[in-house]
Amino acid sequence: MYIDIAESICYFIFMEKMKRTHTCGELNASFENSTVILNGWVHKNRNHGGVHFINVRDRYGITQVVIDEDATEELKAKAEGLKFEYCIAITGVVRKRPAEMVNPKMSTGDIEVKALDIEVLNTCEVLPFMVSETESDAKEDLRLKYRYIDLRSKGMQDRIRLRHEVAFATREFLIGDGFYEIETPTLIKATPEGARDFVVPSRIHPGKFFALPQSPQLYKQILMVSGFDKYFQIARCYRDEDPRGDRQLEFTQVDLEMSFVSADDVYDVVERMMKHIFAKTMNVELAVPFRRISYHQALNSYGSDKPDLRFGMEFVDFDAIASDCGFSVFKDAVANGGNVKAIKVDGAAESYSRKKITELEDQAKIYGAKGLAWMKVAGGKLDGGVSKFFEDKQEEILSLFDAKDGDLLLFMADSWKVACTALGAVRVKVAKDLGLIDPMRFEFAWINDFPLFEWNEDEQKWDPAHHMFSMPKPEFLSSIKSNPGAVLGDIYDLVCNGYELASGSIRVHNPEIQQEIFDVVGFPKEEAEKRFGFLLNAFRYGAPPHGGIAPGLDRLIMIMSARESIKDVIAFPKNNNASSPMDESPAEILDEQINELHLRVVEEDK
RNA sequence: GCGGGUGUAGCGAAGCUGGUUAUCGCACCGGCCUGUCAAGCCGGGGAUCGCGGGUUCAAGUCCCGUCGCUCGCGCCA
Repeated sequence: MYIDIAESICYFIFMEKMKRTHTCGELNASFENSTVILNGWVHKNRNHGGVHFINVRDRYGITQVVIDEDATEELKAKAEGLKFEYCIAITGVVRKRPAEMVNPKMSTGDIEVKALDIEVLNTCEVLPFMVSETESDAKEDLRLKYRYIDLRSKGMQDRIRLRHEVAFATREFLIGDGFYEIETPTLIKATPEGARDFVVPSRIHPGKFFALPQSPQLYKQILMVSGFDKYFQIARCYRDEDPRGDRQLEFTQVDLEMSFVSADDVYDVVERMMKHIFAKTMNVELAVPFRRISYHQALNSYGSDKPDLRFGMEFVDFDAIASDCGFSVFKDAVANGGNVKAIKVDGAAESYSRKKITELEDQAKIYGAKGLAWMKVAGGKLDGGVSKFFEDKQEEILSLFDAKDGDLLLFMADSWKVACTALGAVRVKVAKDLGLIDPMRFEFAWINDFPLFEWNEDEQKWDPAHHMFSMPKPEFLSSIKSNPGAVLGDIYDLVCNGYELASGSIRVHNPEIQQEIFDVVGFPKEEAEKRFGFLLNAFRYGAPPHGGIAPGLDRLIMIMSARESIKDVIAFPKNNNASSPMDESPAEILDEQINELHLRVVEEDK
């Protein structure tokens, strides 16, 4: 590249002259009469004719610069020429604002900088959207296309800073607790289970491919075999699945693994780590230990394996009354081995018209429910909806729910799982509708006792519910093959505010148990050897008992900053269509590259 | 793959049952203004109403198709 020497020298001299002495967030009355230089962006520009104000912004804050009436015409003209987001250097003198002009909303509101000189470091074209004081109101796709501008907004700056601080606090805690930070490869062997792999073709090995890791799972287990008994890594993971509000193609996990531990040891480390992170970065004191809820109980009481515990509305079991009632939908559900689950919504009878209840029903139907039954309580009696079927059971029902006038009762009858999950979705929608959720509360819980296997209806076989390397709980070791459906795994999730924040387990380190698990899910020995023989091999050389967990960093920051999209806490996320509007990836590659990688692109028929 | 929502100037929105020249705020351009901090005042430019068909005397508005985005379901061990 051609470099203009003279220009470089000029630039050097210039930067020496205009280099900032202070940031835009640090000046206050104690700097009175200091001559300072600020570097930053034109945030606001207000010309009152005689007097002219410029708000200069950098990542530390905003400082008001004043061009007084007595300024030179040249300086006034320079100020007049400034537009939004010009990058500028200001030389000036700090002065206290007159008492009535102090701005308490600004950290630098006690002072202003009287400009002596203004230098434009770079101009800025007309913006596609304004840099927001808080959060941009532009559509997300546009924000992603011009991410560099969006990232200037206060909200994004705050979250990126929080993310940095959380990552630092995480390292600080884990290293302090004796963990080693160890990197693992990102070009690895594809694994058959789980999510779809992102795949990388090999130039050197025609027809062969690397995969990007869905997580460092196998490598961290091998590190245990190597004796690094406390490992962690802030690891990028890749899964080629459709994105969601809380899911991206690439995401970051605080991956950790320990040897010679039980689940309780893992809980303890993670609880202390979360406590440290929240105290350090948000000044929030988390109550530990976190409560523990079994998978079955979570589903049975909240209709989710990641329940939002910031509000109540626990499910009420309605089977006893339903099994002997005149409402055939309820009666049949129980008779057919299903369940009737219900919730009471305090004082919500008014808020929920038939139309609003239909909205709840629609929500339930997304999760496979066939309908949603309801009753209201009025005048000490059941009213409306399906209440006519329960006239003879009024007292029983009112006392079961401890219901009072104005309460709304919602019922879901179906198979246990559908009744629970569908009513769980309704529970969350009701809480959102009624504003029962405090966004700045953090309700953590451990969900454990997950089943090790789940029955695959389509293929009529057992699938691993988590992954194939999770240990059964000790009491099920002898019945893995005889009664797979009943086996609970030593598997645990950390949930918070309705999100799965982390997932982990105690791992299988014993070849016989591993083989039994492979047998149950019908995974042939040869296939196992081929796919992760390296792990099974490693286990033959004195593998220690071990276990671990992997909190999702993106989701953690999302929860901490009370956002509902993971995109809001990632500097350069992909959009919902799994592409990046800013750099326009993914993109086609050159024919030379395709050839070199021994690939051929097949046009898909429409 | 499926469902909900949405698409109107650079940005955010309004536009009811079809009916003059498509409206408002911010931004942009010109002018005025001595204390603002969402500055204010006057004036101006800027829109093939996502795209393609159709119905109609007449379509931003109704119908069909299609595309983008977004939220969710499936999927994500």
